[in-house]
Parts: sequence; C-alpha cells; structure tokens
Amino acid sequence: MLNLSDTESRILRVACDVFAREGFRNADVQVIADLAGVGKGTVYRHFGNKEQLFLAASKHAVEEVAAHIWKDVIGDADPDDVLANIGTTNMLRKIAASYASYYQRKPGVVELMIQERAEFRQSVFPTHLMHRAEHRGGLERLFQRGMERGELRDFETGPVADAFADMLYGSVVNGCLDGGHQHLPERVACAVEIFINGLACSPIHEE
Amino acid sequence: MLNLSDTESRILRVACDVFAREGFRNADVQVIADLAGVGKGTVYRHFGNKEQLFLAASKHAVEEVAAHIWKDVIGDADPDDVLANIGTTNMLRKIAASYASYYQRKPGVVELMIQERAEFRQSVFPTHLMHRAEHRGGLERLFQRGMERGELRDFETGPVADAFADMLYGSVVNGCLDGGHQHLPERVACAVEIFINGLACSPIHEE
Amino acid sequence: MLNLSDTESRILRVACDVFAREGFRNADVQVIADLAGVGKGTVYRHFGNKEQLFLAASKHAVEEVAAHIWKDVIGDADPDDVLANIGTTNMLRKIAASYASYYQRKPGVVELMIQERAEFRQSVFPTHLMHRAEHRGGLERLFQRGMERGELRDFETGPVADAFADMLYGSVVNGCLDGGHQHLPERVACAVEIFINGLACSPIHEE
Amino acid sequence: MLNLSDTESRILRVACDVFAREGFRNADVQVIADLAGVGKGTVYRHFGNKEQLFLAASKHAVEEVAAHIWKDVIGDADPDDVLANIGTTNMLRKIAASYASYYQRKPGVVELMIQERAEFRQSVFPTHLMHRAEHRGGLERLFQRGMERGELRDFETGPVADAFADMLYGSVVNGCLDGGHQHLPERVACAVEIFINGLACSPIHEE
DNA sequence: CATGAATGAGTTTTCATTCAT
DNA sequence: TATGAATGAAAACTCATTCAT
Repeated sequence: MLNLSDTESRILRVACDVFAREGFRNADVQVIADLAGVGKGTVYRHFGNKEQLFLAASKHAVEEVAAHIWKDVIGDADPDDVLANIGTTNMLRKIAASYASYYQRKPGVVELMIQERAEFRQSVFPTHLMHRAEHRGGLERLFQRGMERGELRDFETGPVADAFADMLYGSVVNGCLDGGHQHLPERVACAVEIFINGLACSPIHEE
Repeated sequence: MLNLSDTESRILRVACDVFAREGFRNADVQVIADLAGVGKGTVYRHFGNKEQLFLAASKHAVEEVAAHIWKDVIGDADPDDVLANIGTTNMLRKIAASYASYYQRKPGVVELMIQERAEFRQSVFPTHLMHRAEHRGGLERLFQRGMERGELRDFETGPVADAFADMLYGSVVNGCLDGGHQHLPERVACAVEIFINGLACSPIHEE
Repeated sequence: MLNLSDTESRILRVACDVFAREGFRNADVQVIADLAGVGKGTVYRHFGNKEQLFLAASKHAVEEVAAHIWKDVIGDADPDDVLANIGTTNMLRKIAASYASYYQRKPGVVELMIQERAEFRQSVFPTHLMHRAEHRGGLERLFQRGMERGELRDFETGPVADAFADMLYGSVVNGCLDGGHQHLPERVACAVEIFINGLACSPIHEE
Repeated sequence: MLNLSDTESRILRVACDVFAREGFRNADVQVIADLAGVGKGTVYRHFGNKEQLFLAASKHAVEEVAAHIWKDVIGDADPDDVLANIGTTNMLRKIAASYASYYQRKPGVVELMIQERAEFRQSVFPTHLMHRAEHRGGLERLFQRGMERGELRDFETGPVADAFADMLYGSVVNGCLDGGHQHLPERVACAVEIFINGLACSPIHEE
C-alpha cells in the first residue's frame, strides 16, 4: 500500500513465495535474502524481524487479492452502476468467482493466510478483506443494499457477511489441498449457489 | 481408536493441550513429557517422533469430536429412525449445533486442526470426519437420503457435502478468534440456516 | 561450593581460562565446549546461558582464592590462636601476601574479577570474599580484634576494611598488567607496609 | 588535547556517555552517531574504528579529570608555591579529595576506566594520569619532594606512587557500585588518612 | 566531506533425537 | 521398558565496517 522501495518489494515477493512454500517457522530468512539477491542484514534492516517480514508479506499478498477482485468485479465503473446492472446475487457470484480464480492461480497465497491464522491467531482474511475490496461499507453494505432492493431476505448483515466469508474461506482452504486448487472455481460456485438458493426443497422464506 | 495404554492416553491428552496452546513448531516435547509425568524417552518410545505424536494427538482429538457428535445426534438409537423422526434438515442442524457446542467448549481442538492444515497440508477435518461420524456413508449418505426423501433439491452429493463441511470449517476457524468461540453456536446456526434455506428471496428452485 | 558433577567442574575450569583470556563478550561458548570436550548443548544444559556460566566460573574461581588464603594463613589451626601468635598486623601482612602469591600464579583470575565488574557492575571481590574467607566476622572482625588488642588505632571497622580491600584490589588489578604480575608480591607488600605504618614522618596518632 | 573540531568533540562527548552506560562491546556506534546528530560514516571518518573511538573517548575523559584536578589543586598558582604552602600530605589529601569529588559527579568516567582495563588490558588511570596532571615529574616527583622536605619517610618513589594510585583506583572502582558513588569522598578520605598515618598504633618508622 | 544503505561474519540459543544405564 | 543426559544441526539476529552517492 505505502510506497515500497524496489528492494523492499523484491524481498516481499520472494518472502511470499518462501513462506507459502515452507511455512512461517520452516522458512529460513537466509534463503529469502539469497533468492531476493540481497544480504540477510538488508532484510532485517527493512523489516525488523522475521515476524514483521511475514506480516508484511501476508498483508502485501492480501492487498493484491483485494485489488484483483475489485478490478475484476468493478473495474473502472461505478460500483453502484455495476450493482444496478447485474443485481446483488450475481454480484456475489462474481466476487466469489473472482476469488476462486485468483487462488486457483496463486494457491500459495492461501498457505500464507493459513500460516497467519496458525502462527498469529489472526485471520487477515475474510470480512476485513472484503471491506477493503469495496472501499466502503464492504460486504455488509452489499448485503444491506440487496435487502433494500428486495433481492435478499431480511437478515442481520453482520452474521450474513460472516457466513459468506466463512464459506469462501473454508472452500478455499480445503479446496487447495493436494492440487485440488484446479477445481476451486467449481467448488466455490457450488457453495455459493447453495448459499444463495438454499439446499432445501421447500424454503421457509415465508415463515 | 486402538487400545491405548494408560501412559499413552495421558501423553496424548497433554500433547493435545500443548500443541493447541503453542502450535506444532513451538511446542516442546520436553514440556509434554514433564506434564505427562514421564521421561522424554518414553514419549519417543511410544510415538516415534514429534510429527507422529502430533498426528496421533490430532487424530485422537478429532475422534473425540466425532464420538461426541454421534452420541449427541444419534445416541443409542438407530440412525435411520432418527433421520425418519426429525428429517434431513433438522439432522443437519443438529449436527452443526453439536459441532459448534463442542468447539465452544474446547476451542483448543480448533487450533489443532489449523496446525495440522498449516504444517502438514492435510485437513483432518471435514468430510472424513463426517464419514467416521456416521460410521458409513457419512455426510454424503445423509444428503443422498435427503434427496431421495424429497427433502433436498437434487445436487451431486460430493460437492454438497464439501460445501457443508467447508462452511462449518470456516465458521469454526474464524469464529474461534479472540474469544469469539463464545458465540460459535449462533454463528454456525446462522450459516446453516442460510445454507438450508438460501439467501435469495425468490429461489430459482424450479428453473 | 555445592557438589559439582565431573562434567560441570571440567566445564567450569575451562570457562575460567577462556573467559580470563578472551573476556566475557569475546569468549565463544563453542570454544569452551570444545576445550571441555563436551557438546555445546551440554554447556547450556548445565549452566543455562553464557551469563550464568560466567558468573558460575567467576564464583568458582573466587571461592578457590578464598580457600587458598584460608589454608595459607590459618591452615588447620584455630584462627584465634593464629592471631594471638602473630598479631594483627602480621596477620594482615600474611593475608595480603597470600593474596598476592595466588594472583601471581593465576593472573587469569584477576581478569575474571575485572570482567565481572565491567560487565555486570558487581565486584565479587573484596570485602565479601574476606568475609567468606574468615567464615565469620571477616576482615572487619579482624580489625575489631586488632583495635581491642591495642595493636591498631581506633577506626570504624567498616571503612578500614573497605580501604584495605580497595588497596589490595587496586594493587592486583593494576599490578597484573603486561606481565607485571611477576612483581605482585613486592607491590602488594609495599602497599600493605604503608597502609600499616603510614607514609608521613610525624604521625598524628595522638591527635 | 589536540585541536578537536566541533563535530569531533560532540561525538566524543556522546561516546563517553554511551560507552560508560553500555560498555564497550555493548555500545552501538549507530546510537552514538544518532545521539551526536551525525551519520555513522562521519564517526568512522573521524575516528577510524570503534576501538579508536573508545580510546579517544577514554583519553578525552581522563584528560578532563586531570585538568579538573590540576585546576582544583593548583589553579593558576605555581605548583611549588602551593606545595610549600600546604605541605606534601595536605597536597595528597587535596588531590585525593578532588579526585573523589570528580568521580562522585561523573561516575560514568569510572566505568570508562574499567572498560578500558577489561577490554584492552590497559589501565589509562593511575600513575600516567598523575604524570600528566603534574605536567612533569607527576606523583613520583611529589613524593620525591615530600621526602626531601622531611615530610615523608624514605621510600622508593615508584612503589609508593603505585601504592597511592592503586588505592585511589580501588576506592573509586569499588566505591562506585550501586550508587555508592555518593559516599566516594568519605571512602577516599578515610583510605588516604590511613595511607598517610598508618593503621598501626606503634609505627616502626625507626626500624 | 557527509551520509546511511547494504553487507555477512560471528554468536547465542534451542530442541528434536539418540542411547547408555 | 523407562529414563534423561548429551548432542549438534539449525536459525535468528546483530552490528562493525564499507562505499557509492
């Protein structure tokens, strides 16, 4: 996000790869330095310690995801126009599809997310990311609009946003095992479809 | 599952705690041995190495979850009778609720799952567990029945089972951050409700 | 002082040498381990960390000095008998001479004392040591006796003991530079003589 | 002593503080540069390396002590006049008192001396300093005069000067532990008094 | 002259694993 | 079979020194 020097972004790129491949604990800062073509001291000079390096790499990766989705779903258009044109449910489908396709191409970023959750007990991912992706209200706002437009049933937006994010998270984390990332788009699409339309034959919408 | 000596099950119990608290890499086998009241060599004699110890602990914990859910949902009754009595969707609700309540009480087990995914790139959790939990067909079988009974729409059972499991996984993993485990039941219940009934106002079931 | 295992005392002996030769910061624990013929881990297992190792080595050395002086000056006799036989001033001379001869033979111990003062801002040495050496009253007690016996002028014992110890300390520390330790006995003897008899021609004893 | 640029003397002043506080090994040249408000390269340009920087700082501090004592004891007067006026023993008392009061105010300088002794096995202090302080014969010369004037008993001046310096050194080094520097003047005064008048009741001057 | 980014040699410390008792 | 002392490979991190700007 902030201006990164050339050296810093090269280190960060390499760090993402190495941390994704080896995991946080297993990764050797020396290896990162070597692959980035700098001295180990340089890595420490710029990022302080291994932990901060990891966090920076993780943040960096996640911001790229957010930027990618935004570009994919909204592009240069006005978000409201897009929403008006395609409707809330299609918007959700597009977001999910964009998500899935990103991680299909870069499954390493999933490992980064998992490492962060495992080591630091912080999930950089779900809702927060979406928030950023929308640059305002975020997912909750999207659900809010959908309800106002009569496209979605009435729910509290918070829990629904959580549920959506949790589902994506679960799909991506479990879908990226043993090369399963190749089927990520289908896996996510199926989940989203159920999420939107429900599994049961006779919905109790009118309850 | 297999017959564990007294010593072994004590070690395993302690290992679960320590691995959950410290993470796999961070955990010290010496500490586990001390807390279990045995020598370090004894731990290695029984479990070979740290990795196998972790895997055994993880498996142990997950089997307890499965047993708990089975007892909670099925008890001593005949599974088919239970299903006939309460219906497929309520069965799903009960499974999810049981799950949530278990992890609410033992959030450490969630950390174990995450560690396993992070370190060994294996998710011990979702489908597999359900399989075991049902002691036959598992989740897929349940969905199969639901479709046959006309309670669920027609889907391929595999992807639906994945979607359900992914959703639970995501809810639990993200719901157990910063003491959030206290709200796990609500979080899971909301997700399941959406999953069953859908988010959209006008389902396209008939499309 | 406490029972040291064979391994521990070997490590300690080597550590004294290495710390004396290289200084605390400059010493490499690996070198100590190698010279002691044990693995580096063994050193850490027994002494925790470099700092504690140093402190243990320093304490060990100082206790040897104390034991040496005691044996030299008192031997197996009764301290009071010795004092009665030779008088207070000769006792001081003997203590100082024993001190000097010890450090003449083992100038490395002086470096240990200096390192401790420099790194940890604690002077393991002067009064304290004497205290231990006497196994009761210590230096102060000796001065007390001397005054009671009319051999010494009236002073507060505390400051006098400090002055005596400071003088010994200064002589030893400065006398062990550039191989000067060979002249340590003379240097110390001269200082003690002045200390006892004064430098001025017309003492103001009767003031 | 030599002409120092503004930058150099600022660096030196800061270096004294930092070395005194942290010790030689522990001190970080970067910190010195920062506190002096210059780049790290500038420090190296002016002083070559860390060791020379320390030695320069130490020398600087010691020269200040010497200048202080000189001013305190001699002022602008003629040294011989002062000596004639107050006598040798009082001169010694004044030197010691001035010494003590200086270190009482700047105990950091003591640490510098100790560091130098510990790291470089050179004692910048005792005799040498006095030499400089007197700008000729120094301490030895003073004792020489005292003997000629019949104020001091006959001794070899070298050993006596050593003894005096050792005693001051020991008092200052051991007196500056744990805030003990507040009592430095008393500690030193007592030692000097003993040094001058002797501890024993019946001096053997006439032996 | 001044600067401060880059470097990498050098050290401490940890801990899984072994094996003699 | 149980033990726990010994081991040493492995890694994080520091900081004096250099040198291009």
